[in-house]
Amino acid sequence: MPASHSCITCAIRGPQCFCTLPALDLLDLDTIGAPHDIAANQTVLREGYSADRVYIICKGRIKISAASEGGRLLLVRIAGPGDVLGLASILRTTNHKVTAETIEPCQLKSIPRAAFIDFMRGSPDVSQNTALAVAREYEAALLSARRLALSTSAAGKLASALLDWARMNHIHNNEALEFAMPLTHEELACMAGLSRETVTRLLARFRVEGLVDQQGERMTLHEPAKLQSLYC
Amino acid sequence: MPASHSCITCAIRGPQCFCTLPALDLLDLDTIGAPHDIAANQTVLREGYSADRVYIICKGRIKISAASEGGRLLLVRIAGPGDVLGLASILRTTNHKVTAETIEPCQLKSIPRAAFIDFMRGSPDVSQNTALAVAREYEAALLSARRLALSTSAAGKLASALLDWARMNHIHNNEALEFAMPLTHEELACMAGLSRETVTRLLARFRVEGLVDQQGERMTLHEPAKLQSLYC
DNA sequence: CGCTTTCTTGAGAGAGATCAAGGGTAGTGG
DNA sequence: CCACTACCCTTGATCTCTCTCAAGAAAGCG
Repeated sequence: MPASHSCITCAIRGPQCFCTLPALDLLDLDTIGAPHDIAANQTVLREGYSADRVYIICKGRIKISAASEGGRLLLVRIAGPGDVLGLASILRTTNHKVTAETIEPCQLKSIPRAAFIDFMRGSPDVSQNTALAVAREYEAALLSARRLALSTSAAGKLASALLDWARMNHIHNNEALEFAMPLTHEELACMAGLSRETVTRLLARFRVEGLVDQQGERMTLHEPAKLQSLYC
Repeated sequence: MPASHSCITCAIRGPQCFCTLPALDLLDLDTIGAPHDIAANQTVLREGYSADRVYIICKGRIKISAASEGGRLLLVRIAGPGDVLGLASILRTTNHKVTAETIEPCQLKSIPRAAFIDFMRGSPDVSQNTALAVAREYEAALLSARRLALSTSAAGKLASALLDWARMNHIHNNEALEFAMPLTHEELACMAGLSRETVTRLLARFRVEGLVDQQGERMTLHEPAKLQSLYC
């Protein structure tokens, strides 16, 4: 059981990480959370279900999506270490508005609602990080909405999805953007509100036009500006 | 100058209101904010500009939107008394991601970033309300994204826009939903990601089918369930 | 080396955008 | 009181883009 993760010795801190906190708060965090190891392709939160706890992601990536009854899917974002799942629902005491599924083996820390609220109210830093974490979720949702509403063409939507992904995961930024693209065409389609086939066709077109290059999981956007301009 | 609004005597408190706070916090709030009266059709925040203050809405409604270079528009929500503008941007220290325009004469209270952060960190209740306010923004953005991505048909998108609006502004709920609909077809189109003409045509169709009834600004949805089912 | 998952490419149809022209209503000012 | 303007709504015709259906290729995995 490697689930004995300690928040105090944890290495994954960063400006985008909820658990970047003063030592005192980390001690508290360590006591109130229950660690979990979860396999890939498991559902952590299910849309529509009541929210009684939050999950802090310690390791692994988790797909955040919303679905319609008709089976249509919207991929909102991929959450990673330092993100908190279920925050907005806990705060508002509503049902979950999204579904969260692990896409690889993950290490989470679950905290019951009441304990989390106490934890938050007990420290200004925790409060601020909580608000920040929700603000990040907000921005991801807004990006999705923008993409879907403001692009007139399918090309624009896909370009926007790729650029947004690049901004969050870029490795090099020497004019061209290079990054890991683990998403399938199906998943990109769900991000951009397109059909799988259209994504395939557009990526082929982008490749021919020299805008995009893909070797395995490594994707390069050679002319971000040109892609941007498709956004219209 | 009726801009001498006091937070302590202010009547518009509610569960959805940022300024529903203990008396002590209200005293603080009263000292740090500068009241403003603003005419209709004025821009309060402009997308892309840097965020140096938040605005609490005391009176009036404000349109929150995002635009593309091509002039295309997405209407995210209509904010009202008790909402806070620019919160997410202040917290993340990014540029504004949305534009806010008054749609009627408004009374606002502006608070510089530093003062607001101090205010927030100084009280658990303010912190919690801040997080809550951002969570509400998140939910609105998510609703927009859902609507745009998950509805296959234009009818579904419009139905979803109407239902979401109804949920936020309903008056009666005796099977049928009745509410004020001050939005023009153009604005509804921006909410649903459709063209103005399509909105006109669909509303006409809904009227013929007995789903929707409109008398001036008063709109009634007679069969919410049927509208819902269009969502697919 | 079969099996599943993912990608590729083609052909056809339909929904909605766009363009266009006209009508209704409210506000303004002579 | 009436012209005039501005804004919004309505309806029609056309055309294009993307979805859908279909059939197969490629690639990863036990």
